[in-house]
Amino acid sequence: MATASRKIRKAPSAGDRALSTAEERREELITASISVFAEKGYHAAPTTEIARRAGISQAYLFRLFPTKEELFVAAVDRSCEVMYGSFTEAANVAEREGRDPLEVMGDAYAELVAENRNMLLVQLHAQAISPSVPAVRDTMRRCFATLFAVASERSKATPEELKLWMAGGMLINVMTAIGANEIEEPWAETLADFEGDCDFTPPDLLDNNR
Amino acid sequence: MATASRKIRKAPSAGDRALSTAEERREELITASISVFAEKGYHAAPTTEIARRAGISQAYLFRLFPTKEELFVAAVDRSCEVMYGSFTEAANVAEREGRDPLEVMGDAYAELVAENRNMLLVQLHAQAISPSVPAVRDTMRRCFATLFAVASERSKATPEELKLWMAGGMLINVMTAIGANEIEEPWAETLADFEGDCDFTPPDLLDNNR
DNA sequence: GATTCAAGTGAGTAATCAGTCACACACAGA
DNA sequence: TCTGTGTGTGACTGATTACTCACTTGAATC
Repeated sequence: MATASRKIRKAPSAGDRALSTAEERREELITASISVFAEKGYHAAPTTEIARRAGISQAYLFRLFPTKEELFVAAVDRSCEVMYGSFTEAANVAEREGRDPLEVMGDAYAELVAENRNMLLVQLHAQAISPSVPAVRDTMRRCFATLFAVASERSKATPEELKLWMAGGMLINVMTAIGANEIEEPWAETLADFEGDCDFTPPDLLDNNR
Repeated sequence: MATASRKIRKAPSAGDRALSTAEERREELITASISVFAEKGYHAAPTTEIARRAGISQAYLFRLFPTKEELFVAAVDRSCEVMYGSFTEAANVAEREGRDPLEVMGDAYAELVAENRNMLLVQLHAQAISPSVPAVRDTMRRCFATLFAVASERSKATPEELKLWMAGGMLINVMTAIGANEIEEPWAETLADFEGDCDFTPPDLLDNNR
């Protein structure tokens, strides 16, 4: 059994190594946990399944992350980092091409959500349990602070515009969660239409106000 | 063993205690479940505690609601009805006083969330588990359809305005969940400021566009 | 080869959960 | 007073959970 699942992995940085480092395993665990947490939420996600998807034993999971809560916080942090990376990259593109940063960032977010729903779902679960799990709440606050900071600095938008932009992102989250894009009804088509002008700043407002 | 446990239950509280109807008990269960679901979320909310808060046994809970899922759906439905009631009342006020319906409805929502956080938290949990619990997802879709319909009919706003308005509501939800109003930082003060202009329609847009 | 330490696991455990079942009780109508 | 029906419960159960512990394996260093 042990021989069947033996993996020979080459670690490029630390030379040849049959065993992984604890840090590598932690990374794999975070990746695996994001998919399980996204699917089932915090409380319903079994640590056994997370360990199984990461290819390690449950016992070792608890050596790497002493509690399930710490693993969840790490997963939320990771999803935040992914968004942050997506935004900064979009801001770079906007700067290079002379486009509106907020609009490009909004497009990038819509794209991220569309092709990587797990990030969004982890965020949604984290929001929901924030009032009852202080560590998660604090992580979410840091996440919003960071995201707001990068959006603000790179776009030079007014607070009001940033607020509208952020609100649009929240709407994208919810509509994606309930699969509004699959529904052919006016309300769904209106609320789930975030292609193009998903920065939630109407063109006329942009023209008149800036 | 059953014979030995005969208990004489003689009107334990002040006044004669009559039996309730099943329908009354169901109402009490929904009310109790909303507080527990709001606090702990769907999966972490024990049916024993819901029954205890409703003042009945767990066994009877399962006679009234055959599964926990059905009870949760009923709770989500109830929270939707409360919002619906709040919106229609606000629309009546707006009509009577000649004010902008969307703005009054937005104020009503902010007020509802502030003084009854459980409704909001149930909605948040329902959103998060929507992808994995079809019955909840369908309920949420119906909820948004209903809310969108009343907002649309009573306000005569354009789809774009309705979308902005709804997005603002989603932002209120998230900021309330993470307690952004307790934070004295620019991002939190900007995003959690939903007093007054929480309809998310900037005045200049209103003047120019309608 | 011996030593050492990190990586890794099988086999638990105590607690908790949704759901069940046999049974008791209250009340209205005959 | 009896009886049928709906209200209500104590005492389970089988499954699942987060977390633990004694133990093994891999490989770098001397």
